[in-house]
Amino acid sequence: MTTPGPRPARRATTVADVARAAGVSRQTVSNTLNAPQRVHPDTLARVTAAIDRLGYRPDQSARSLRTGERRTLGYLAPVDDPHDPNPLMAGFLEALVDAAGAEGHHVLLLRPAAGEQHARAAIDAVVAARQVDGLVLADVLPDDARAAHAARLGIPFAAFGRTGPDLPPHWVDIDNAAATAEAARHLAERGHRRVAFVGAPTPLPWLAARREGFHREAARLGLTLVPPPADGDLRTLLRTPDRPTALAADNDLAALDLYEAARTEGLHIGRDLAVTGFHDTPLARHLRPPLTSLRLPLRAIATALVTRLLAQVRGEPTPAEGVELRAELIVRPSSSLQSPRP
Amino acid sequence: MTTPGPRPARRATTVADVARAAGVSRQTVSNTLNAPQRVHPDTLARVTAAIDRLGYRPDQSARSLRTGERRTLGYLAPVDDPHDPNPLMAGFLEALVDAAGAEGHHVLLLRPAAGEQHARAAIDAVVAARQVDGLVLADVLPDDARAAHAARLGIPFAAFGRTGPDLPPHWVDIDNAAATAEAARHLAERGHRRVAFVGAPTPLPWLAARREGFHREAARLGLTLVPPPADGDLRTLLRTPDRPTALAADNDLAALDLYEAARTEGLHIGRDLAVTGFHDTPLARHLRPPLTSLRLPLRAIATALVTRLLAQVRGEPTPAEGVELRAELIVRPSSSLQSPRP
DNA sequence: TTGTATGCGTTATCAG
DNA sequence: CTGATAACGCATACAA
Repeated sequence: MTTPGPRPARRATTVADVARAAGVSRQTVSNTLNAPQRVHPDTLARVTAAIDRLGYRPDQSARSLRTGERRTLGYLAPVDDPHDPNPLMAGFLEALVDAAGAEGHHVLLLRPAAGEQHARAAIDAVVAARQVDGLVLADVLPDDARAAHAARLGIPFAAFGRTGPDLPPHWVDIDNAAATAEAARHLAERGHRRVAFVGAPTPLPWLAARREGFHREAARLGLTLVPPPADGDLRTLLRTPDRPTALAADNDLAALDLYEAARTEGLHIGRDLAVTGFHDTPLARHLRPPLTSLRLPLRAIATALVTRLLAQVRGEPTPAEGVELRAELIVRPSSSLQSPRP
Repeated sequence: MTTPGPRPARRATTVADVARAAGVSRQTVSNTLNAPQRVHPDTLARVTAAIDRLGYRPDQSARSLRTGERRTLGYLAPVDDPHDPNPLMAGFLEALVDAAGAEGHHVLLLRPAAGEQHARAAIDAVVAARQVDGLVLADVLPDDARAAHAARLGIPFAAFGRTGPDLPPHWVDIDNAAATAEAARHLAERGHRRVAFVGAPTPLPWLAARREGFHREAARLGLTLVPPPADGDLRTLLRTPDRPTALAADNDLAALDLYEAARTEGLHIGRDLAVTGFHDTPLARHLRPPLTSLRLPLRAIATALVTRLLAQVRGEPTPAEGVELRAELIVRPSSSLQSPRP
């Protein structure tokens, strides 16, 4: 260990420094930044030059203390194992940071321990310490405890995931049902008549919506829906004489499971069997054949969330309803051939 | 659109409120939080009770303004396409938030546009606005422009990725070479004599280190290193009579490419061919056979980064050298059988 | 041990 | 259009 000593506490430049440099009062500097129309053009130019020259930026703490504006949004991450993260997490966060940045806001990451009481405590803490102007919640359920708590506290929030009727409709979601319905139409157009939907049987609403959207559209199109095997083994599903010729998975990893099962059964994806995934992860491009998948409009979702959140922060009118955004079907060879003749 | 009107600006509770409720002065409340040993136990209990009852937390902006401590660390995310994120991003970020939280710090996400000047501008902005106590940099190169800029500014930073001799050694990294060396030993122990390393030919130092670590250890063990095919096609590599019986990939997706190539050539992974990956993504568990992979110590890395960063923030001695942490080989069936007799 | 006064840097109010 | 003054909430030096 060596000790470089405490770093030099370089005193930051303040309004006073700029004012002195520009030969004006502190207030004029402040006006230059916050109400430029009130400052004489000549003065404005002089002050702006001094600001640039000194590299001045208002101290956000001081500004926050004065105005109450934090210019920071809190993101309440879902609780994940770092080694098995939510497949959306990284991409969505990047889109969120960009969207917030476009509105002059930063994103503060919050990650409470699992359990509703920890989530509530984390919200209480960050709100009481006045560190954020509002919260973005991910993986929101209809009766989400975090959303309910934020609503109770009166702190602005925006939810990625549909909330129920007991909560304000500050939500944005993927139209999961429409997404898988599109997959069903796509498969039908390729001539498939016997189809199946595979994925977790969990009650998570977004997964349920994907299943339901597929089932409903398949029924509407007159397709035959092959039920999943009782034992949950995909190979069983592919082994029956009445096996489906096309399958939609509720995420890309489930599609990978299908690839593996198909190989075990000697079936070739893209020739004997069509498959679609969900999320359009990098995996989709690496599979052979490359996997048709549903790409989520992450940027649009992030923008919509930030827009709704900042409307609340600014006391502007907010939409009376949540909004669902469409996923985009990225067609690749796993589903692009015509169905085999039965 | 409906308008709920501006939200009620619930005046937050302050020290004064607590002091009044507890019948003490503001100073005593402050002492209760910042120097409890100076407060009479009885008074302490009374004040603490009032704090809990009122749900009081110090306003972080006010505290920061006074003390200079932001209790926030900035994370400079690598520039990724949201639809093709760094495979570590999500997991590492979660670990980082946990590690920072354990030290009472939050994490602020920064994501400048691509290009060194944007990265510098983002650092300048967040430093000038005094929003963070220090920076965590990810995907750091030896001559990293962000690290150089942080060093120049005198703002504390910690780098995930080794920095070169011109920069302070505030870095933590995976021991990439040791990781792939372990993979080589593992394959040798399983009886493999002809091996190969596959992955991107990019000059990214962490990828180069993985390749080099594997090559060196394989040579030390007397294994025969099969060079990658000139055309870059993995199938060519597997088609030669002298094909390797074991392959190490520099990431899990590259391992997937190997699975696909092996199938095309009629080779069975786990029987004809052993394969190892890198990162231990969820993909590794879904492949058939499940993929042996190198799991990164994300929590330890995050903790080490936070420790080094906060040491600088607090002006404490910092380690004179960077540190490399070991990855863990997770053995799965893709590599667990003995080599076939040649 | 507890209370009083001051200033951190900013913006808003109000006079000039 | 510009300049002086106050206040945001907190922590600290100092006095009691």
